[in-house]
Amino acid sequence: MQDAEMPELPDVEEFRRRFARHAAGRTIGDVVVTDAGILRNVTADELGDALRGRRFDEPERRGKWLIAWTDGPTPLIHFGMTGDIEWAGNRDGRHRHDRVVFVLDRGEIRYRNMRKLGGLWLARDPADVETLLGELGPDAASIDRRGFMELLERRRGGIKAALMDQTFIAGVGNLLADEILWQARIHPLRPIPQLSTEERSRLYRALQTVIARTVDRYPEGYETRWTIARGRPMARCPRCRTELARTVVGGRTTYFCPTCQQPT
DNA sequence: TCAGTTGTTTATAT
DNA sequence: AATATAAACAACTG
Repeated sequence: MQDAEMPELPDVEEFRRRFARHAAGRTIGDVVVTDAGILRNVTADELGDALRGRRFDEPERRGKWLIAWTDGPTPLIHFGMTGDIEWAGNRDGRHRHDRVVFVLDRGEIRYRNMRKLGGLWLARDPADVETLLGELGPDAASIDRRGFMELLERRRGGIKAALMDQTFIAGVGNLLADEILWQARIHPLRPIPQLSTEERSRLYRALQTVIARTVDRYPEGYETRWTIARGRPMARCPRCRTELARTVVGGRTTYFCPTCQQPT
């Protein structure tokens, strides 16, 4: 599992940029569905009929969702744990996990997804977009300090579970959450009500800097985006050299430094 | 061979 | 009502 994408906010933001660069303003000539199992609320025929001849607009990202606006119906794409957006100038080199290909008047956009978690939905109109996306918290990349503090005020449970809850704040997944909490030196199981003003402040700062850094450094590859190593035996905290601890929070493998991130 | 992995949904429990 | 937990989902790796 060394090279796999694990799409969180920074990944989806990169997909959005790719989509914007190559698809915005382009006309959809055809929609090739090689695996209809990735389509969630639409058939391959309906998708093609709805989009052929339409033009892609500027795409939008909300949390881990990509909204591929067009001048007609709108594809909503979720990447699950292995999704990706690729562009190619022609039809050469398609990958066997390219489940949906949008053939444009110049090049083609490929929605790749090895495991088929996530998927593609088709929203018939803007109101349908809202319905399908459901309840999403404010986007983690653009929430301001005040908004974040207000969120914390009205949440009780553990901090990591909250950060990963997309209805609380949208865009943060397991890896980002671990990195943010390590930066902020806060234990993943700390109940939010007992976080001090100082800790809340560190948390907001870590959220901002980690997201900014992982988005900016996207092309450098997966490993370099994180300060703390995952899955390596005997991995140590870069700050204090303590061996990282591993546990499970919200069903997800969680790494933290038992020295820097104290449970109380 | 099979446990482990990722994000989300759904069901169930507290 | 809100939060927590676990299983299910798909496909692949080690």
